[in-house]
Amino acid sequence: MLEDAAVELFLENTYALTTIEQITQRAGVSRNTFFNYFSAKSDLLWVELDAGIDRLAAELSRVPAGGPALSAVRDAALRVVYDVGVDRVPLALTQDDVMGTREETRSSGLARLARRSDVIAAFLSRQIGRPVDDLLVLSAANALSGAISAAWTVWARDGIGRGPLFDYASDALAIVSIGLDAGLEPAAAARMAGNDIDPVITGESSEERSGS
Amino acid sequence: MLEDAAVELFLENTYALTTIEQITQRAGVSRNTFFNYFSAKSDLLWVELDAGIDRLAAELSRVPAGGPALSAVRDAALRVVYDVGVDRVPLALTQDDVMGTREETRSSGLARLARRSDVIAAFLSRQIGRPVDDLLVLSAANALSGAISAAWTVWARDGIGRGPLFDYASDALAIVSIGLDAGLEPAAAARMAGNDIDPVITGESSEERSGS
DNA sequence: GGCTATTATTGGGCTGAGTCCATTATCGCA
DNA sequence: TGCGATAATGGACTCAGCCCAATAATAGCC
Repeated sequence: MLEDAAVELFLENTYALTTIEQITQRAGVSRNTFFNYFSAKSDLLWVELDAGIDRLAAELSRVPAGGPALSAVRDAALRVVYDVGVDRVPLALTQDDVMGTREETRSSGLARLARRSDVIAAFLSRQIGRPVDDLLVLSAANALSGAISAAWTVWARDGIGRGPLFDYASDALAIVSIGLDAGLEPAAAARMAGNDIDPVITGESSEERSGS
Repeated sequence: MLEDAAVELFLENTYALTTIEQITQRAGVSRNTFFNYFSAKSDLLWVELDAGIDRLAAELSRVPAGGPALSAVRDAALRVVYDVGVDRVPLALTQDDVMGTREETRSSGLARLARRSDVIAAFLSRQIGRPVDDLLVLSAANALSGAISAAWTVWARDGIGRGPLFDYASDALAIVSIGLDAGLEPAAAARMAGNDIDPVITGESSEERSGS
């Protein structure tokens, strides 16, 4: 309905030159109704990605507590991206190089990186028994979400004839995962063991700081 | 001038409830003049951080080409954050928990993460001789920039009596750096050697894809 | 089917960030 | 002092987003 109207108009006029009034008129509803379905105009650009992030959250919520955190994130993220691009390429990717639109596409895309990072951070927090705003949790979550964003970026750049997003995401996650294992698995193991031994690098100084 | 007026007004009224008209009136200039100095209202929140990113870019531009990329990024970033908080805590951090402001603080903060990531990606690209939108370059840049953002987040959360940002950033960068060494240093070594041997994990599949 | 309560949509108005352009003021230089 | 360049200003405008009262549609019950 609204999304279909938006697809047509963005392709005809670009995102920037399409008003919410035009979209709702084509969809046959009132302009005010738009905001019953979307928080902002830019939400239209990321419908599939938002659904993907929701699905990632759902997948991660089904992971048993205390298991290997990193591989669970990786596996869930890859399951989610496996289906992307099959039905419809996210609208944002069709607008990235269109004049006047890049800034808002990027800005709203970043909001998705942040959202995905929140989902991952919440999961890591649960798995390794640390607060959600712990430095290890946040650094790892940002790195993983940033890797997925990098995969999207390169996938979009490769254009028609590119391979599946899955391959890009798999590679990107591999790049950041090697070292994160060193931080996260000892933390998870400490959780499983039920004691408070800190992992090698980071836990020590942040624990000392927070303790005083 | 404008910044001082903004500092006062944000603390009096919160960011969200302060208009650009109020800021420019207090500063004794026209509202339109505001946009000669700032692209957007939210730029006021990040003056110090933006200066820091500019300084990071300048520091990285002075690194000789072809050296160890990752430690250069780490060293430069840590030099930059060393001075943060000494003069004035970024305004954004005083507004983070203020009602109605969190969303925009976060959103404009993300734009800074992206900018920092761009600076790092450009540097890594130069050091290892890969395109700026290469998957390894982007993943690493996002991870490093995400770590610095995580450090900011946790530093802000720790509130008064916290340690220097330097320590947080140092820890965060350490978390993500371990594995990135595995990807970046072989790529830099390949550059130095003047051949096109791919690094172990990622280069192979992305080179094959791009080549065809 | 009729009635009532609830929910959804609409219309109208508004704010304020951001844009644009012509006019005015200021600055720098000879 | 005069001229050209630059900066600031005033005025108008767009449009996303917000708010609220009025209207329309829907759901449930008898």
